Amino acid sequence: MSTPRKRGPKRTLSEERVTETALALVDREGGAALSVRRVALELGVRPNALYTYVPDRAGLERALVEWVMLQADLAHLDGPARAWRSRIRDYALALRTALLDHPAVAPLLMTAPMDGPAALAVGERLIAAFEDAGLTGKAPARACWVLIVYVVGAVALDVAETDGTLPLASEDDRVAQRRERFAFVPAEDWPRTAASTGTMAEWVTERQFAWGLDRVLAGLAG
Amino acid sequence: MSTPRKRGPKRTLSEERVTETALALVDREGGAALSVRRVALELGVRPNALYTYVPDRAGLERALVEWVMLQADLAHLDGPARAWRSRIRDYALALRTALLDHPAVAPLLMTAPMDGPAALAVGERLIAAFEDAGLTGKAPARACWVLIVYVVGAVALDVAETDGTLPLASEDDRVAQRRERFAFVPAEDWPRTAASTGTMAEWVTERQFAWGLDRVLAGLAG
DNA sequence: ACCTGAACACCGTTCAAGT
DNA sequence: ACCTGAACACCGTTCAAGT
Repeated sequence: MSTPRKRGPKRTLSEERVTETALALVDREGGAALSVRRVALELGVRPNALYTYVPDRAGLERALVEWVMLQADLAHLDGPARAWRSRIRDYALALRTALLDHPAVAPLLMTAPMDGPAALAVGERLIAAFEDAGLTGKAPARACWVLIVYVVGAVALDVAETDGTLPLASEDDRVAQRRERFAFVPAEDWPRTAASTGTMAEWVTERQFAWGLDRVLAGLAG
Repeated sequence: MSTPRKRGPKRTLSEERVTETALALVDREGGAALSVRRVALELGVRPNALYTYVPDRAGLERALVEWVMLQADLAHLDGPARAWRSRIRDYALALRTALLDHPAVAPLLMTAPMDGPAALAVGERLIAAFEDAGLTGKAPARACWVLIVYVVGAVALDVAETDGTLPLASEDDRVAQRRERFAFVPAEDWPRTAASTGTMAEWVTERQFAWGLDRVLAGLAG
């Protein structure tokens, strides 16, 4: 099938190629398909060849996180001080979209420390936006943390609901899936849960995300 | 070492034994140590014997999540309507504590759908508490979701910072670890981040968690 | 420096066979 | 019904050896 590769220095790969191949793989087949060996196979190379470009599996995952975080345009956080709310709101929505575009990467955000350059850049700009909102002292950095927790946590819970099916189903389909799952909650035991089935089915929607985002922002910088 | 076990129906195990053995294992050696084979070894049984008590690895993980969620006493959510804020606050703090007591389980919460009986019970009581806070219509269920996102997301990010070291280090030690990591952020590139090093080191503390919790609650039911 | 070949110590899961 | 034995198709990672 493939002509057996000779040895020697080829430099056929690069960290970018490895990362993008891994991303395409998980986008196509889901997070469970991610493995050093699988990415190597995709690149037509032996498994251990990847260790020239990536320290280990964890490093590969970190690269994926960095790549996806960079897709959310930080320019959303620019603008006049008085527009701080819409600046943060727009960026949060953009970050959510970027993560949902690559759902297999979302869980990786919650599994490794967020200390890459991309995360630092987000933190820096977000703190500035909260300063524009009038927060002082420790409050801007603390508010930044709360916002990240909300965005990343919301996406991770969303993806967890409907993993295995990749690429992620449409919002409507995911709502339908959740509705079906909650249809069997017995109303005697969990009356409020049963009554809220429709609302809980919407937990995966942008509308619900935006609702929560607005409340969180109101609490942080009313 | 161990006398080779005969075949035949023994019923030496139970789902509880399997779950508790797995929990003890991850508490002792961290989440990376969790495997069907490892738990079987711990129980003195062949790997495939576990499939009598647990459907698969995912089922084992779900059992761990259920077990840990049940450790947070739902009675915190009881009380007079006017005390809704402290009821929710106390429960959120208890859930955080339960999760941090078994840090390896926290990531599993964000990886699988939260639709077990324990999660349903939490949702039901939490919705009731938000109704006591004066929310009506879809708002109680939506607020419930936001609160769960905050608590679970905050703990998952906390654990992600300092995984590998298990049992989880003390709060003071984790703060020191974070401070050390951020000490090298160059102030020219990230002035606000560098200036906030102290505050960001506190992201793993109960104080920071409670600060955010109070803001989130204020936004949800000010 | 970069890649291969081979190996090590693991995985989850299935299935026939014994009791 | 419950467990073993054996097997299958995978993992991440290391290391000596070739170019």
